Amino acid sequence: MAAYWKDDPADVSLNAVCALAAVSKPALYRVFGSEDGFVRAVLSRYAETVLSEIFDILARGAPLSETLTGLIRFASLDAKMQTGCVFFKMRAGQHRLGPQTRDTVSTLESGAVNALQTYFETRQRTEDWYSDLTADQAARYVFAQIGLALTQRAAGEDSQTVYTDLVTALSVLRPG
Amino acid sequence: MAAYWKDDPADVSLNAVCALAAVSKPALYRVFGSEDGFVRAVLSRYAETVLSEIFDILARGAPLSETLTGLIRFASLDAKMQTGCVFFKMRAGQHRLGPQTRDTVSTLESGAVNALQTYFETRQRTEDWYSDLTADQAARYVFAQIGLALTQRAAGEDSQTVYTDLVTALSVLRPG
DNA sequence: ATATTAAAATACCATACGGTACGTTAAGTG
DNA sequence: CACTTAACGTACCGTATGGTATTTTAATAT
Repeated sequence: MAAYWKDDPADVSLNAVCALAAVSKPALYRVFGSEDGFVRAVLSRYAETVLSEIFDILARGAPLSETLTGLIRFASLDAKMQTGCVFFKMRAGQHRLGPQTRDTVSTLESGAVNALQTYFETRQRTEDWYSDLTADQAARYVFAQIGLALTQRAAGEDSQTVYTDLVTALSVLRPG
Repeated sequence: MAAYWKDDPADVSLNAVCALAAVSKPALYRVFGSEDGFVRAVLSRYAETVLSEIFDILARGAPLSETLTGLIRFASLDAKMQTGCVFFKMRAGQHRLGPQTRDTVSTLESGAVNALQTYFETRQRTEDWYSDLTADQAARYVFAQIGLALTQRAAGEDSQTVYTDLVTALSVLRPG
């Protein structure tokens, strides 16, 4: 997971993984069956460990502005996201993934977008809503912008630049 | 260029290129010297052919709103950008490129951002400016959003969805 | 202590890549 | 027509990948 997180997953070979983990290749195959199975397992673990933080932020049910700030800080400022996000890295190179991993990517994506949409629908009901976007549109938009921010960080862009960009992009959802 | 445009450049081998072009591999090496030289040549030609359109739109010196609409339509609706953009595809996988190509990518990027910045500075002087972003910030922001749109199209996302996303993102630069 | 079985790593396979040595064809020259 | 020279493509090289057959190690049972 560390290797996939730091570098592009497409550039991390199983040989390198085995060397890093001090594990023989047949051992890895005994446990995970194939590269696809292994990558899927890495992504699942990453989702539980890291991506869950996004769901946590949404589940708090805080006001819109506060929640947006939380998401912005997570994607652009959080030190652990300095080298980007395994999920978005894999999503960006989906065609290179095996079917199991692609499936997991797609499930995680729906999950995230749905969580955003549900949160925004609640905000609309509470009249804590300031744009004329639908909850569905806003969810996809925020998802894309978070992905962009994390991709920029993976590319080594300055954290503050990514922050101001993301603040700008999500300001369309804010009052006034 | 067609192959790099349709697929991810990293997934197009020189063997495939030679087969497609009905050219022997030594012939390609006699002309371009290395894969890096070849990819750089492809990118240069692409920039002249396609990316020049962005510079054209800016060079017209049209009002801000009209220019933004032009950029949005180009990135999200133009049929020839249906499979994304060679430049942004290569930029996304910079670490896989040779030094010559990386250099060209970086030059093209500065060129595009500078063109945007210069255009925005002119708009500010004409008092055709409605956000509190600096011309520099706006240039980098618009560049990133166009890149996002073209990446989304390359990933097969629906043209209309990309369009509304980009309209939303660039609405921060518009009046009202 | 020895025979049997289960587990784990070494050493290997086929494939595809970027890149090139070398034999072959074709063009120019007397 | 013969001879030289330049271009060109076949066939190959070294390397790295995902994946496995085979051998070696370790543990268990007699």
